[in-house]
Amino acid sequence: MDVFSKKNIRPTTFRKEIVNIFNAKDHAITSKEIEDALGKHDRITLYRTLKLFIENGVIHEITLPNEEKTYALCEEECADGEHQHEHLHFKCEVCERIYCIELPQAPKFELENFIIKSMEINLRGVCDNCN
Amino acid sequence: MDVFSKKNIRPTTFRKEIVNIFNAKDHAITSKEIEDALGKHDRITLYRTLKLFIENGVIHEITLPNEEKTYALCEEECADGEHQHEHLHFKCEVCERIYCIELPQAPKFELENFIIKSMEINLRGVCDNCN
DNA sequence: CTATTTTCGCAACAATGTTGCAAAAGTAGA
DNA sequence: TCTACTTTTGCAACATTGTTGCGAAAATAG
Repeated sequence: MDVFSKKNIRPTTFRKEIVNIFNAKDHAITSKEIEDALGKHDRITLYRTLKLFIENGVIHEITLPNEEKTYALCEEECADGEHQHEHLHFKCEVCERIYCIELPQAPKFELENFIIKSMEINLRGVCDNCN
Repeated sequence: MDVFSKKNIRPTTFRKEIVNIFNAKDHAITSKEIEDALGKHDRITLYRTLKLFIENGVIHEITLPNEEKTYALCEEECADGEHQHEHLHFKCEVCERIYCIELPQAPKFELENFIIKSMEINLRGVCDNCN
């Protein structure tokens, strides 16, 4: 069962190409990188596709202060905009790449009288490859 | 000693106004909110001021997926772009505000062969006020 | 108070993202 | 497979957000 049936979206040529581009990388990518990989340019359809993919839990958006937005494939259990990530994002200062790293267990935060529904952890430093 | 001498920038009328706007709020604000509070419009000078404030550790930028960027005052020990936050960011789904919350101690993450230099934690849910 | 440096505000530009709409592609049923 | 219908694509035009250059104004040092 592929990502399209799983996430309940139509497998058009364009969308399959985008998924392939994501699969070819082991780190999060910017929309510019996707455009370059596409060769031909269609920013509009790309934006719409990214939006759809985010809404349907195919990819997630990673935003770090002072960085371009990046996108990465989601875990299988993400669906319909309900992202269930137990992972963190790591930005390497050397190779400048952003990686999604799975955690053995999610850290717990307790805040008196607050209801915590989701969590996002972003780290900066030097990755294992560059260290 | 005020924030300007502390962070080593000139206390112009415009900059003092911006700091006052931040002081009047207990949550992070967007550049649009600042513009509204200013009354008159000068996007350009505002952008330059925000950039300067971030570089000199007066404010920090908060970026959450699918949200407008917001800005909030830094702790005193931040300086020259070296942000030393032991706090987390909390986005309330009800009042839609983003709060900076100090943690008694920063959580530690250990990743084999990675060097972790800084950390950012963003939570979503319902804040104590709205709960 | 004057000379010098920094900041401001305007114009023009650049990058990023959105909307409407007609044509093309994809889908379902006979 | 063919036809009717729905969804997606690609173009144009627009909206928003952020940047750069430069002369005028403000801030600072002597």
